[in-house]
Amino acid sequence: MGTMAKKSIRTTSFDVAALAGVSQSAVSRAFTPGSSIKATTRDKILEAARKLNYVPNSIASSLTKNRSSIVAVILGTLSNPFYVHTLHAFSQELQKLGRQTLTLTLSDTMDTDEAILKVLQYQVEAVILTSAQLSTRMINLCHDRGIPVVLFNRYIPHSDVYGVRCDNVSGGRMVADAFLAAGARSFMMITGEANGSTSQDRVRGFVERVLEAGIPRSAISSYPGLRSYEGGAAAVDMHVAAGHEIPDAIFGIADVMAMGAMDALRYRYGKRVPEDVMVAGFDGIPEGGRPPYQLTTVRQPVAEMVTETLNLLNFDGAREPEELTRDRPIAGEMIWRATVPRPARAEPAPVAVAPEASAG
Amino acid sequence: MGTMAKKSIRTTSFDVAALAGVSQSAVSRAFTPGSSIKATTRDKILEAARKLNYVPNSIASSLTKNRSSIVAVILGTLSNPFYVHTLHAFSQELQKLGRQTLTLTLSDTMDTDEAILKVLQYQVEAVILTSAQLSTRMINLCHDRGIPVVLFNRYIPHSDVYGVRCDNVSGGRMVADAFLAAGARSFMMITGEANGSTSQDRVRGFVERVLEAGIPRSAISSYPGLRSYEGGAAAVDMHVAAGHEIPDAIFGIADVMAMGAMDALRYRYGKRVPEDVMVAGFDGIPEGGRPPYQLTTVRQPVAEMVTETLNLLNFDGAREPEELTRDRPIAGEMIWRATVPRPARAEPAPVAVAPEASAG
DNA sequence: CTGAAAGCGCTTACAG
DNA sequence: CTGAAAGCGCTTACAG
Repeated sequence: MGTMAKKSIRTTSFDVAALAGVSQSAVSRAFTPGSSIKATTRDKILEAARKLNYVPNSIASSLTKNRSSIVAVILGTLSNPFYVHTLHAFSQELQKLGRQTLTLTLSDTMDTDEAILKVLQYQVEAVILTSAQLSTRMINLCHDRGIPVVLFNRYIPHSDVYGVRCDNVSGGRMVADAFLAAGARSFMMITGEANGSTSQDRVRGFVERVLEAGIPRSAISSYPGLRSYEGGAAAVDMHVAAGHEIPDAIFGIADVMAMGAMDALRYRYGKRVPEDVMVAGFDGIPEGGRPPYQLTTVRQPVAEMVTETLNLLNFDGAREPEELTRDRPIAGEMIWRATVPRPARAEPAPVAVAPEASAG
Repeated sequence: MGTMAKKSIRTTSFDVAALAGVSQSAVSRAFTPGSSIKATTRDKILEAARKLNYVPNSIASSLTKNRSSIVAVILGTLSNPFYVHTLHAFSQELQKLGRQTLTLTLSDTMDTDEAILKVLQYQVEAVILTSAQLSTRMINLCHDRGIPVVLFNRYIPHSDVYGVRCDNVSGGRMVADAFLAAGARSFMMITGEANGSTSQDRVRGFVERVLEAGIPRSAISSYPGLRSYEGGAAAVDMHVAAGHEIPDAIFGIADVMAMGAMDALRYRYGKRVPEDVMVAGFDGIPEGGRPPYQLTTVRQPVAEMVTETLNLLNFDGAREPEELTRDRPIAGEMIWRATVPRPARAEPAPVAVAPEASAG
């Protein structure tokens, strides 16, 4: 039969109390750090608990304490290693804070709203969302219940939901800068979700900077990359299938997509990177730094962002609300590797005196 | 103030009952599929619930029903994409079954026993463990509480804890076969955890087969690869640092490690794969199939293994215990890609007539 | 089909 | 420091 038995006899604090010869309240106190109980009493209780293999029932305690020590982490996808690293970081840090991680991954049958509703049922203490699309109704639901929500790696413009993210606009600009400095004049972008703030911001910064260099908008093509390696490769295929030339430089809005694009360029179309076409990504995942890729990118400071998120969650109300900053983007860092030729000395790329951009 | 408010006024089934003009029991029934309640009554209640933004409290219901619909997934590491894919599969399937996933990742401060203790507190309905080291005490604890435990991708010999895994021994043999058929005569293994059944079995099958070919044990070196890309690369470094020749073939007990080894071989030591040294992995992660690697490997049938695990968990007691099979290894599949030259026609590799192995 | 009531296993004032 | 008791928000016999 092994571990498959379905009936169980649970040991409760009453059983432990009986064996230790104390009240049930005392047992509860013995397991509550910092509660007033004589050391010898506690030891006696702990000993009895050990004998009975007693484990406190967190579900019951959650019910009485009205909070569950469970934090929901809602992920859009795991096909991007960036989110895997993020999940890992949250899981570890949350554990250190004595919290458990309830992981939900979105799918066709579960959108963000449903996921929130789900985790709300479990009285989670907080929710960390790496996927936007938060409806106003859900925001209000969480707010009414006093459950803090923090968006990780995105934000909702003009809302007062906390968002933690790096400065994607200036990150996009950095990439454009690098390409321009290396002499690129035609570009392709592989984007993420059309309505995701992260993708939009990176694109915006990139395009802005390119236009400032006096290059026409028509020199920038754009394809959705589905936030995955395969999507990145497929974007290159689409471009080629449409009969277009491979551009001077390709910006993958996320490293995975840039990696997929690189492999398609090299292995399907015989292009050399960066000799024939430059590539850059965004995120700074370790996978992009491996020798076959050596991807130039903008690194997101994950550790810092995770810490910031945890601060905003304000567990145990350690900080006053006024101390909590809202939507302060953290700067990304340019990582020069091998997929964009680095100018010998950092000459600023040209900024057109009268950019066409400002004319439009 | 946004979503940071810490005080909350919870809407309970009593509030809904009051608004709908029914008893609290009726509200509970309205939210319990299959319970006897008039359709019009249910609609009235659901309408009232909507007005009040009522969400049933799963914590309370878990307490009364004595089960939580939460399933624990305990992971040793996320540095191996195989486990990321596994986690994703479980998360999705569990969601379909109406269960939530509590993810725990092990660390220095949290071993398997502690993790089990932790999730037991949350009255999880089942635990899926991708990391062994299960103490007898924990096995008993779970058993006494009627909580099914399934080991994924490993097993505990001579225990009656369910284990779902692929046939690692014969998988190891397949890899050895491939190497031998391609003419390799000296080998290196990059292993996982010393005490993990998975690593041990793959190593055993591999070594067995090599010895059967009449090759001495001394022709096989072995290094721990820490279950990660970096560990795989480091294993090659160790071998070289110890002054040894690069062998004919390297078996990474997991694809990630094989990939790390490949990159070290090619980019640090200027070796060509497979011309100078063959490499093979195990797991069949999609990452290994990407063009820069084209890693030959043994694919584990993850989908099948996940399904099998969920069957063994036997949610809602759908099956009789006798129907549940224990420790039936699922066959892995050889995936020929580019890192081991494939013999023109599948000639069986030589088996020595009187293998040294059988003499020892 | 519906309601009143007991109970799930804790925590936490309250009184001593 | 300790115990008796109320209460957290549900589910589920039980009776109607």
